[in-house]
Amino acid sequence: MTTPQHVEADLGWALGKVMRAHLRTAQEVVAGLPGGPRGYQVLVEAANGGPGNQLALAQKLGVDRTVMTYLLDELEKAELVRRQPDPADRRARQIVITDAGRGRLCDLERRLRAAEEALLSPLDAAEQGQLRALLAKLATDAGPADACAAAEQIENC
Amino acid sequence: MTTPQHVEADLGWALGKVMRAHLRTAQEVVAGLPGGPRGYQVLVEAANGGPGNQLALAQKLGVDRTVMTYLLDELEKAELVRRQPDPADRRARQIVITDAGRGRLCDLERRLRAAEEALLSPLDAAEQGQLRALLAKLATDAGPADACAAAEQIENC
DNA sequence: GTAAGATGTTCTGTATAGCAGACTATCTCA
DNA sequence: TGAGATAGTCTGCTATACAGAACATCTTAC
Repeated sequence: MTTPQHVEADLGWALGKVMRAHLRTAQEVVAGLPGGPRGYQVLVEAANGGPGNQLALAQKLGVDRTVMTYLLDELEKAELVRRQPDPADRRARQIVITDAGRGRLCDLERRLRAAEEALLSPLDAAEQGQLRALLAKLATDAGPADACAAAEQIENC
Repeated sequence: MTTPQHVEADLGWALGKVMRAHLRTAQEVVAGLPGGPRGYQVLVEAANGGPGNQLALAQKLGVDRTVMTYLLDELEKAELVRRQPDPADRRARQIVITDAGRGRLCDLERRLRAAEEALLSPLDAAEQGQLRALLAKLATDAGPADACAAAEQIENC
């Protein structure tokens, strides 16, 4: 069955393109923020209590734990977050947002929301909501399910 | 308006996580293919005539033109595609898929489809279709619209 | 209480990927 | 014919991720 699929129908291609567009947008919006878009996500997490320690935070955000170290170094140097010793586990550091960080985050959230709206403008309001909901559902539910097992038992052409 | 947004509601976060999951899956599925998932996309494009030359191909796939050079080097060495001089413009090369490339592509398409289905399994069939359609629409329509202009005229908190 | 192993964080070095810029060949237009 | 633009390639730099070691601390078994 030679189905001449166009790349436009490829999930990986669409995902990649949307991702790149969003990343570019986000980078411009949060320009100047240490760590760029990922620094922003750290702020979001810190503002909500987030996962207790750096490792959990790194895993949640999909960055290496060694990267989280200097990412937090920069954010701390900019006085947007503080590393606080966890009283229950002196190995761990709690990441708490500072007042300055909270103010910065509030501003960035607005700008980002506006920029995202423009980015999603090819879709109408209902579709935008759908897309956000579907991605959120997929992102939260998608455990480490190995989607490859399924591909293993496909015989060759 | 301090809206304590969870990162779960962040489009960038969801997009990144889904993207990473898909990328990991795709990398395993196309393991051994020169260029990985991007080599796959080159094959898809080559199989459909695609954009005439390397530069257009690179732009469509979101890779740098210098990267496309060695990406094609590898694919050509594996005899999956051929660089053909464009008779109309001797600077340009047309990328054509070989029979081996077509066979490989057919196999990979099947595996990838199965793996993607598993990846999207948190969504029901209708939702999967929606997501694919929305992403495709966004990816094809989203021109170089600068979504940042919108964010510029937001006053601070 | 102590020893052994696990865990959180940081540091170091290495491999890789991307990008900017130069360069050649060719095309286009005046 | 000449000037500038474009396609492809090559070179070198920088950023980034990742593996592994090191150190402090926790947890569990004895």
